Amino acid sequence: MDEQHRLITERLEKLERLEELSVDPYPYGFERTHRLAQVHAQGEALIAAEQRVKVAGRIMAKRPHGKLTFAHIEDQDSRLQLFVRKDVLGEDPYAAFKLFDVGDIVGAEGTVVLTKTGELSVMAESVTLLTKSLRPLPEKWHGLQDKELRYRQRYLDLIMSSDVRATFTRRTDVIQTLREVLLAEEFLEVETPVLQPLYGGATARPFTTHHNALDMTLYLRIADELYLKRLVAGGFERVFEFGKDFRNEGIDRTHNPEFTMLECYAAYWDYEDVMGLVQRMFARLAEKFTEDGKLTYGDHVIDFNDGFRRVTFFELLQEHTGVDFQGLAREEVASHAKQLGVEVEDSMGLAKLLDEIFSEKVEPTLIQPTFVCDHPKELSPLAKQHRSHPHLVERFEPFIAGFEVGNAFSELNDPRDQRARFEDQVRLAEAGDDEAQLMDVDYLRALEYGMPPTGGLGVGIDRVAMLFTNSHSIRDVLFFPQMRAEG
RNA sequence: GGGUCUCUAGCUCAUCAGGUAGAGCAACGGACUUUUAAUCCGUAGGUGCUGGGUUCGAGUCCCAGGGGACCCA
Repeated sequence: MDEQHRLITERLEKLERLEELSVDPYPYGFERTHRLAQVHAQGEALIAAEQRVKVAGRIMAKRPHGKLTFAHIEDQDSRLQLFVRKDVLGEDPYAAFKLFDVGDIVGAEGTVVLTKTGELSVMAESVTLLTKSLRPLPEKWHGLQDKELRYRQRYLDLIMSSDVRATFTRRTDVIQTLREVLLAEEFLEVETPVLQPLYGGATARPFTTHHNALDMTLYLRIADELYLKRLVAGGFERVFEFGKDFRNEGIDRTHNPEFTMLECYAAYWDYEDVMGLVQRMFARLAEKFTEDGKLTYGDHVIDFNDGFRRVTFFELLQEHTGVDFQGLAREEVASHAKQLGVEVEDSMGLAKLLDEIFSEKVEPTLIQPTFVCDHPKELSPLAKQHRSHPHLVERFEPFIAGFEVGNAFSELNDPRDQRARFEDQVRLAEAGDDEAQLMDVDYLRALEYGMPPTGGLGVGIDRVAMLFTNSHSIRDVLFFPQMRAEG
């Protein structure tokens, strides 16, 4: 019998002894009067009133001293000491209490007191077992350190670390804040299909699945874009969706195969209007989650007080390489790329080359909030041609701390141009680009009925959550990051 | 895809140079009516990720495989 078995067996034996003492190890509920944080907040008043409280939580520490025991219980957001005395609790209940383990979930009723050392505590008149725990918790001082275990058994990570709980609470607060900004501007929250007969809206490889009854191939969406824009064509003027997207690609500190995206679209807006929205979103986030508009992220201090710097794609390339790439032919760009030490493959088109150079030479430098604007047309098959530069599109990407947190454009709504762009993509696909976008004739049909001029935005929620929780890896803001099958 | 590191008790970590694996916490038994990483006495707990190889002898060296982390592309 292995060690794990022995420790579990011991706890099962205690559970049986408790049942012999008529203690139900898994009762149905507990009427709590105060969360632990409330006890702390109202401490003095509760003591003065000699008020009885009923609190609940998981036993995280137990210090028995013969006829008295100190224990700490922890609930979602706070921790409190229980002061358990045999002469207060009674002989039999104290005997039962001795069988409670660290890890068990209990309720306690009693008055709020200060101990001799001044610690706010509940002087327990009764302690009720609410859930018997069968597995021992990790070491109380170091907690759970093993990252693999933390990701695979997130429940245990959450039990052991209030910081981890706070990170995930913050993630939800970030999402809620963005939702509030959009609702306040009269956007409608909607839902569109995750299972799609054609994938589109981004350059990425999809997950493929099959619907049995319909006997058809379906894809997990890589973006919401084309469906949300159908809704704008349908007359919903401002829509947004928080949704999971799925991309069948590698995993690293900013990529997980499933991730959360916010997309929103506003009729009668162009990309300048969308810039305004992004400014308002981050101003609100900074206001809510920083003291003074300055956010510490790793070694950086991100200053949101002046909003986003606005600069074009080609200006940035020139700034960081000394080369003006505008108007250069593919071969010239390729030779510059080689000189700059950027890996070049024959299959790369002009746009792809520029994108590579940009990723390598420019992106890591974009620490302070920056809008990268006016990308080459070939990189953006769903964005509207720039009103004064035919080779560019009206597009911008907000960058913070060296990574892209979103993507936005004046949406292409000319069905003739959109058809031509899809055809270009199809040619790329035929040439072997497995990320090229697919011709979507139903989407073209929607554009033919007419989609108003529209500004659109996608925001990588996990990355924003990383920023505002100072998390180095996307895995630290996903409850259950993708892992290989357990060895 | 490439490189570096890592996997030892439930957890956190040791084991210098190859010689039958240790500590703390947790657990178990005992003492203890103001502790808070409680203390004190005692006990138990290990396929050393897996599989090969070298060796008289491998947790340790070598090879292959698996999980994980970090960095690079």
